[in-house]
Amino acid sequence: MARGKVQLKRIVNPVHRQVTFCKRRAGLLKKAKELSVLCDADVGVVVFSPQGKLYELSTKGTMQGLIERYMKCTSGFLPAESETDVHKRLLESKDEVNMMTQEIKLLEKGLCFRSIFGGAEGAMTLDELHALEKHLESWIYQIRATKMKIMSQEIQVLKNKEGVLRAANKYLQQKVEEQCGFFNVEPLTTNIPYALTIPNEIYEY
Amino acid sequence: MARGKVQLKRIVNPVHRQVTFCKRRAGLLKKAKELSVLCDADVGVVVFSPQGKLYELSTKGTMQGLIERYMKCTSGFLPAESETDVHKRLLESKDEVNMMTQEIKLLEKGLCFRSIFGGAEGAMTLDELHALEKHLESWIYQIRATKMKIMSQEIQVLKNKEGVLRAANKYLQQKVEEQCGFFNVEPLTTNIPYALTIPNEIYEY
DNA sequence: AACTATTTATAAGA
DNA sequence: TTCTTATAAATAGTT
Repeated sequence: MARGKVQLKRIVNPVHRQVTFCKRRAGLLKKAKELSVLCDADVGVVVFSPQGKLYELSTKGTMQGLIERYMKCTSGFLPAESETDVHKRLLESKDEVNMMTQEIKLLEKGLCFRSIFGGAEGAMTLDELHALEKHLESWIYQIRATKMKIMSQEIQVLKNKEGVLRAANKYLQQKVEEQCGFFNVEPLTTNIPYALTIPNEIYEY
Repeated sequence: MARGKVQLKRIVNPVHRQVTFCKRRAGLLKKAKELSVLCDADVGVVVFSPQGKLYELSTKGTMQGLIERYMKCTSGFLPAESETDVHKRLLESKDEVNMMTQEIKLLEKGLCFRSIFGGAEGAMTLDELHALEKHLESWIYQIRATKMKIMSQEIQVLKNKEGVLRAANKYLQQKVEEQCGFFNVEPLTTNIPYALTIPNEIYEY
């Protein structure tokens, strides 16, 4: 550049090198900014000094945004499990969670909408209606499960009562036969024509 | 620059702008390379043309590596977070996703489709799916109706048996009291603590 | 950090 | 695009 042509190799003198680093770094960032402004380009520059200090410039959005844009353009790499990838996957997971939360919120909202405002579901989109249908199905499913549980309990109670009554019956019959042998009592419970057991699978759903 | 001072604003003439973009882009990358060589710095440059085309330069390792190094330096967007923490949060996110997936799966429990008709519903037309849905709906309805009927019958049977046993019990107790008055028998059935009736609405669906 | 002699980059034209 | 060239800009070496 001036007062001497530059040799394209590492400047040996540390002081010279440091000075040149400052000057040229400033020049590089200036050029980058100019390119961006003049040509409407999106430019990002990162510079690490030999000591590891970072200097950066991103002309439009943030460097983060620029890096993401770069990622999208160069989706041809997927090395092992870099920290970048971990961060990316973390962000993706968060996105997923947010979307699912949205979906569930939507389902719940749609549900309230319908049950409260009755026929107003005409304003809902097809997707919303579909989501609502699914939600409603699970709701009905829960109600049926509860009903089944109650009925099963009722059946159990009745079976228990049957057992108690049978025992009482047997006991009384014994007493009658023992102490009043002349009085012949038919075992009344043998007349019941129904099957007493039902396969348990019926109560599953 | 030459033959005219440059205005630091977007070049309006598209041809001029494109030419300038080419020239200055080359210049910028050259400067970046020089800075890296002369001063032993690690430099990365990315340039997006207005049309979205990407031009890049990373003087030492790959751009990936440079980006990762940048990430480590600018941990400001994930303040003081160790890699372990990141992994932990990633796992937590995954757990959350899994739980939400479970919930949504439950919501979509109407999918007997899969188990019965294999995963092939993707190839089905809308009409076919609609027909299938109707068919399945009536099928489920029939199954539920049958189950409900069976359970109601079971309950009725048990109630009848209860009645019969109560009658037998009462009869036998009378006999015992009449003919063996000295023998005091407790009415065993009064100890049953359960409610004997359940509102019939439960059995509707 | 400022200066300045030169080199380098590049705008305009071809 | 590329080449040319006049000139602006950058900067190496000096102070």
